[in-house]
Amino acid sequence: MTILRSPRLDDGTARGIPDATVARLPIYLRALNALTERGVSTCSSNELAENAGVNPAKLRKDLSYLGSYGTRGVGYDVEYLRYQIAREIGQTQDWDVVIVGVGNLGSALSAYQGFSTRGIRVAALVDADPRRIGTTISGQTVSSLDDLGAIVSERNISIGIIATPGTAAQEVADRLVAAGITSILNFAPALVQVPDGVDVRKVDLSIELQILAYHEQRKAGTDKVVNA
Amino acid sequence: MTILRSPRLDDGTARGIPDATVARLPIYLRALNALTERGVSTCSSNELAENAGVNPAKLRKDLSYLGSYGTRGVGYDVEYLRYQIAREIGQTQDWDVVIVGVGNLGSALSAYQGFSTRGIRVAALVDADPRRIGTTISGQTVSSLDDLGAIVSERNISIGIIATPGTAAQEVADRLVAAGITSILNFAPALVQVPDGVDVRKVDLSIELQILAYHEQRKAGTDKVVNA
DNA sequence: CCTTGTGAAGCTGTTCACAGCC
DNA sequence: GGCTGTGAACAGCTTCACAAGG
Repeated sequence: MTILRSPRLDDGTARGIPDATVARLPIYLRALNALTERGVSTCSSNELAENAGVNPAKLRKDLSYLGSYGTRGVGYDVEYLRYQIAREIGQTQDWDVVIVGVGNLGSALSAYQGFSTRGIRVAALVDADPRRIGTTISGQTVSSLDDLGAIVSERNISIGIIATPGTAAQEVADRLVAAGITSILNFAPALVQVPDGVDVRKVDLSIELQILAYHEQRKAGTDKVVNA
Repeated sequence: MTILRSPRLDDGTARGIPDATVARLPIYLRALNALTERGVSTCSSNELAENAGVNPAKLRKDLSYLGSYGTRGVGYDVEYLRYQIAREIGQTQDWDVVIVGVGNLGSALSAYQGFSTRGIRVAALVDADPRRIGTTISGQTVSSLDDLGAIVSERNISIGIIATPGTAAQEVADRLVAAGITSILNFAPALVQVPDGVDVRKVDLSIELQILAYHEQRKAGTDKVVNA
């Protein structure tokens, strides 16, 4: 039997949620947390969609992949829906991550406040530079890249963050994979190749700005035409 | 006349390039730079696609939105194509950006090596905290958020980066817009509302990890079934 | 009456496969 | 012969509009 990327499997459980939906579930979770803090206990798809910055129909379709957690004519129970989404995206447990590279970016990430409330725990910092190994950053001792395997298996870490220069990215990725890591978030401006079964997501700081620059250029160019 | 989002306008110039393509052009640029450094002066779509990590057909279609810059039976001239893409995405000039918030993340961004070679120049740093104002970070003096208007118009800045906590994000966005900024890169974990004509892109560090965590959870759950 | 959940339509993006051209 | 450029088929995502149901 081949497993297809279909919304539902034959056992009836909602599975194979579309990528675009998965990427928005954390946003909904954040919006629901904000509503809880404001003391709101029930909300409509309109309200929640507004708080999340999406179209209400899209929100309802997204939620429909998880199950039927709303009540027609009423809306959604904030706490109940929050729990269901949290469970779906694995937010009922904490996820330990290892950061490779404690330069400016790696250090900033290790101190980032936003992780802990989202179920992310920075469990280890490693670097290849001997001058950094042994130093303390955000209360954690920096270990050697050579100890990666031991650290990953010891602490049961499955997610790694690459925060090195681009030139080191592939080598670091190889080491992460060898250490047993199966999900990588890559901040280095370089393409990394990994075997099947390992997920890589890439965040490229320059590219985001370059995209904005493209639109700026277009605005500047069309001003003459549009504001005629 | 209404301006539609069509690949070509009637004047024949290639305009209205699809968003997905725009997002990849900087990647192609990077791949071309890498080829130049290796002394490669001509390449096929296969070669370039491999370096960029995309399907060759997609690469060719992307490039076709810019014009016909290849030679059938031969391939692309690396330097020529590099220039054409650079021109298209506004990379022939440098873009000045202002970073708002010089906490860990803002400081890391101000020191980020990857910007300068991609036509991005961090021209100013501002913060609301009086203890930070006047300090020097990466060779730049931190100014007051209150001076944003003067700084932006004086240095002709059109792109702003929000690197503050989520609670300050909307206020900062409002100030950026008031100062004349028309493109914003938002690192704060919060939705910001801006008027029409202002572009916002969002980079959410937690969400990227949450997406990876979701896939990790799925891998863990299906292991039992798949490895039966 | 109100709001969810969802088929169906429409749109955007990707991939195929081949005509066109060097 | 070989590689580009592109129409056409395909796949995925978004939006609409309404039936279903509290």
